[in-house]
Amino acid sequence: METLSSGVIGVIIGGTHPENPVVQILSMKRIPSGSQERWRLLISDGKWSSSFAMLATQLNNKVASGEISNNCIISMNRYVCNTVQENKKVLIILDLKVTKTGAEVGCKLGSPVNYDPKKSASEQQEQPAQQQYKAAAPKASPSMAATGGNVQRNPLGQHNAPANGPSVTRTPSGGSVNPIESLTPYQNRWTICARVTNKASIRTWSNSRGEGKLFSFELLDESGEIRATAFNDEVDKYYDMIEADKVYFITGASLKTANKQYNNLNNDYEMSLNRTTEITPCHEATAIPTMQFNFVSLDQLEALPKDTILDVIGVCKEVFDLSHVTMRSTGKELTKRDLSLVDTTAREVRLTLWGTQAETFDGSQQPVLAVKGVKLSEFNGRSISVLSSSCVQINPDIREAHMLKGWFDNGGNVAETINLSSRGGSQGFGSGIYKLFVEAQQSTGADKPEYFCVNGTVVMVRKDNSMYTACPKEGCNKKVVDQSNGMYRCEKCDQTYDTFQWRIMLGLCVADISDSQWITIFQDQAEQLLNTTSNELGALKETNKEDFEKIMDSVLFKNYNFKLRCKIETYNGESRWKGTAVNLSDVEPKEHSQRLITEINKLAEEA
DNA sequence: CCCCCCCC
Repeated sequence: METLSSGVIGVIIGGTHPENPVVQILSMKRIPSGSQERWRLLISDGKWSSSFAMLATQLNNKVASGEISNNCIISMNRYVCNTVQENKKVLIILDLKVTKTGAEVGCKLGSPVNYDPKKSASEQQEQPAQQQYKAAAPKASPSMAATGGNVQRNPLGQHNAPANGPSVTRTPSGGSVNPIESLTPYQNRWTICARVTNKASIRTWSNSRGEGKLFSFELLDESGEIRATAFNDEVDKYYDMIEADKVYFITGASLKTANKQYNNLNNDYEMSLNRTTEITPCHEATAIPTMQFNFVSLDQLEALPKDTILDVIGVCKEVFDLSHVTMRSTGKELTKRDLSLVDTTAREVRLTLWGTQAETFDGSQQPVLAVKGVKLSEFNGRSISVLSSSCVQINPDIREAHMLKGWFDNGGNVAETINLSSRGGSQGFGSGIYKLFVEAQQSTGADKPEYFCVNGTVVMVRKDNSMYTACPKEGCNKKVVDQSNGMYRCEKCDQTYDTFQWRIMLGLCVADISDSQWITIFQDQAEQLLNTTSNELGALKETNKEDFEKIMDSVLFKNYNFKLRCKIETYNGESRWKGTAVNLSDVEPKEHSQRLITEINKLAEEA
């Protein structure tokens, strides 16, 4: 009992900041906080108890490992007590030492009474016990409390050296530094001291609401992380000043709710710089870490929704060659490189790097890659793609990386893995998620095309207008205008040719067990389907209508695997589902049955 | 106030 700092909870709530107070954790509760795990603790000092304590997320692993458990006794080596709305206090434990494990203690010590901050100190202390800590410090002044201002942590001016080395607790003007974790939109006076962990380049936008430029960066301190964005004037003012890895004092920015769709940082809020923002470099030595990852193990990827932004770590088991792709929307050429990542969950996933990062990547030594902020895609099951806002670290000097490398070098490299990026088992075609049309109709989004496979039967062929005369220039494919003089004009090339080439654009009505759907099939895939060339088919169309139709009808009531690119398109207010076959194959009965069996087993498991 | 991030 005497091991606990009796009465210290009241002292802390009263505004004092005693060093290394010792308390008992009575219980822990995981609270909903975005996607991030966050723990609220019921702590006791033997005299009082309170559930105002939260564990800084970088200590979550101590819960997972069982180091922190009910009844354990901890020394709070670093902590902050902040006032949130309505004078409510929140204690965030930044660093702690377990002095006795829960098992060693085994029970609640003493008979602590819940500390009620609404009652005065004297009301709570019917029988003032021998206090190790006197609640002598003045409370926060009413004006500070009204603005959600922070309690002076050190009224006697005795700096509490944190256990982990130096940490900045004073702003240049002598005020107190607030932890990022404590920032909320309800609070307008704060200063943080944080390291820039990721700085994006300047980007411009133009939409119906206007246009402008922006850049964003990420900030980290010992309590947490937050994203910050500068717009327009603030871009000019701060872009050159803000440097990655440097530490700054920041005050006077506005806070708003983070959109989790685009922000995977461990914070429910993000900040925008504004006219009142002040940023000053911090040159003091600090214990602020350089990067905070919230790793998702690879075996969790299948359960997460598409487009989730997340952090992963894995060993680069295999590297593929550079390749070039053309952007659908702009026709821009892109360089990419795929590689496979593995981790101890015996999963393998494909990661795509882009541009310079793809070109300069060297995977020959099978490095560990820690990637912050990658996008999960559904392609071929699951794969992940690096974004411009992502941060890729190769062989980072962090515990997880050393652990993974150790695992990999001691058998992990030859361990059997489940490849998340080759659904269906085979490489090339056949891999990819199979869906029914009804499922596809539900999952297809308006803006982004989606890829999946269907197994379906051709039930109708649209023979009319299935062929057109196209520009003979390689890669143009634009329809030409017949000049009726043996010449053909391409508007796109602004040229007139004495020849053209036939191209196929065929509408097929495909039915599966759930629905039927008209899809479009172009040139290469159509030639494959019809087992002919477009020029032969075009000639036939002109000379022998009967044979032409025979070829078209030859695919009727045949079963194929189609890989489709689909999206919802809107024409003057009316939306329609649109699918294009980007690939097709005959149905291999064995493979098809195997897939059905797998699906049946899965259904049986769920039932 | 952005929120694009590509390709199979």
